[in-house]
Amino acid sequence: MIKTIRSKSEQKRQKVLEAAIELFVVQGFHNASMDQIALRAGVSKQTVYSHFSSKQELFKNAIQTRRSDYELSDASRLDDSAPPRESLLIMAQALLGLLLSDDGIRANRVCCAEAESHPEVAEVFFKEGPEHITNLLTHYLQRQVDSGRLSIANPRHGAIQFLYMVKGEAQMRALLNQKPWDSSEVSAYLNSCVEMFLKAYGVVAETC
Amino acid sequence: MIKTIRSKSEQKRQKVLEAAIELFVVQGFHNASMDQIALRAGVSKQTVYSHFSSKQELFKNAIQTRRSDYELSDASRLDDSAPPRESLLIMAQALLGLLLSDDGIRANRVCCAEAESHPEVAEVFFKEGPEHITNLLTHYLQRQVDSGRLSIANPRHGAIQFLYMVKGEAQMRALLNQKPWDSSEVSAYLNSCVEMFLKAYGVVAETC
DNA sequence: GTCTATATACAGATAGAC
DNA sequence: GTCTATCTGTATATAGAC
Repeated sequence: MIKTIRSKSEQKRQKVLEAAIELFVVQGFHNASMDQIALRAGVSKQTVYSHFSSKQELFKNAIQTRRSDYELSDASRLDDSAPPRESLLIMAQALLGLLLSDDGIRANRVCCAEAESHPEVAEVFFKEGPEHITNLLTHYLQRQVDSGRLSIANPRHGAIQFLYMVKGEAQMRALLNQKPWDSSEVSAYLNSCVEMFLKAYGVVAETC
Repeated sequence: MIKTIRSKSEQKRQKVLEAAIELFVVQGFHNASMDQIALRAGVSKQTVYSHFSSKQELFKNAIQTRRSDYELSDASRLDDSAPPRESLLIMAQALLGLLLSDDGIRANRVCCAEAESHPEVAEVFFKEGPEHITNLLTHYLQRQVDSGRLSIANPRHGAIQFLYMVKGEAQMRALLNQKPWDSSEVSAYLNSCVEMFLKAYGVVAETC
């Protein structure tokens, strides 16, 4: 009995969170109103306030709930046994796909825009997003160095170089709403990044 | 006589623009109010509206007026005669300094945040900012290729790789209000970028 | 052209019935 | 807990005196 009541309330809380996520991510913090959120969630505004004490609190919870969406769907994409050329290209493509999705771009925008007024939100985004990916790639590169396939003095620097090179202009264009590259240009650029990375960090036997 | 009147009006217009720039850049579009802008400009709100028909119009004019601030102060930093190692490092340091300044970060945030509602603003930012720098570096790299100092199949790709590698994590941290690297780490990372770039694109005689 | 004062709208947040 | 109805502040934008 009590359980049913709690679960019904919990359902509404979830509805509110979902509505808040969509509206905050699409419209930003200031443009999304509590009225809209309540309307979309199918509850009254007071119900929203009974679950979240303020708009700030709701924003924090909503964005942080999204954290799992930032992760690459399959961490095992960085296959240790495949040639680095292959593993790196596959992860670059997956990463770019994630970053250029509508939700990815909008989440990035809103987290940057609110970084000063909501530092906790920006921190979660940074740690679960860029920093997490950097760690994955750093460890992968370290293993490749250990097994003699790559030669990198500072694998963390190498990982950062590769990741931001890959994001590069494509993400900047998307963030600024500019005409995107066509897919053939993206593909050529990504290949060029992998080749360049291996030329610099590959062991001689493999690259020359 | 008429000239005096016009110039006085023009002065106020300038005051309004300056106030708008500061407030929009620091607080974003929605948080900066027309009251604040009028107050800071030392004019009445109606005077603001007599010069700019709406808040949107004022925003557009204000941000676009800032365009000159995005440029590197001295385009000749890319010295053709110096060794690429040196020219590239100097430009990387200058670029990062510009991008990590408070105003640089805030302008970036607000232009991304408003990219959908104010596409003209985002376009100006993109063309005068990232695209302009990319062009400068592309032409520099092309000249170095022509003179046989570098070997790059696609200089534009090379320029993009270098620039976004350099911006990398430092800018992301700043945008998301995270703890910045200390200057020794920045310095080490930039050196690592230049070395890596030359390892991949330098002519053999210079790098091996 | 510039000011003071105001119209109008809508935001976040709350009160009180059920 | 949930709803309808409302309070209160503040935003953009305008009207009218000088």
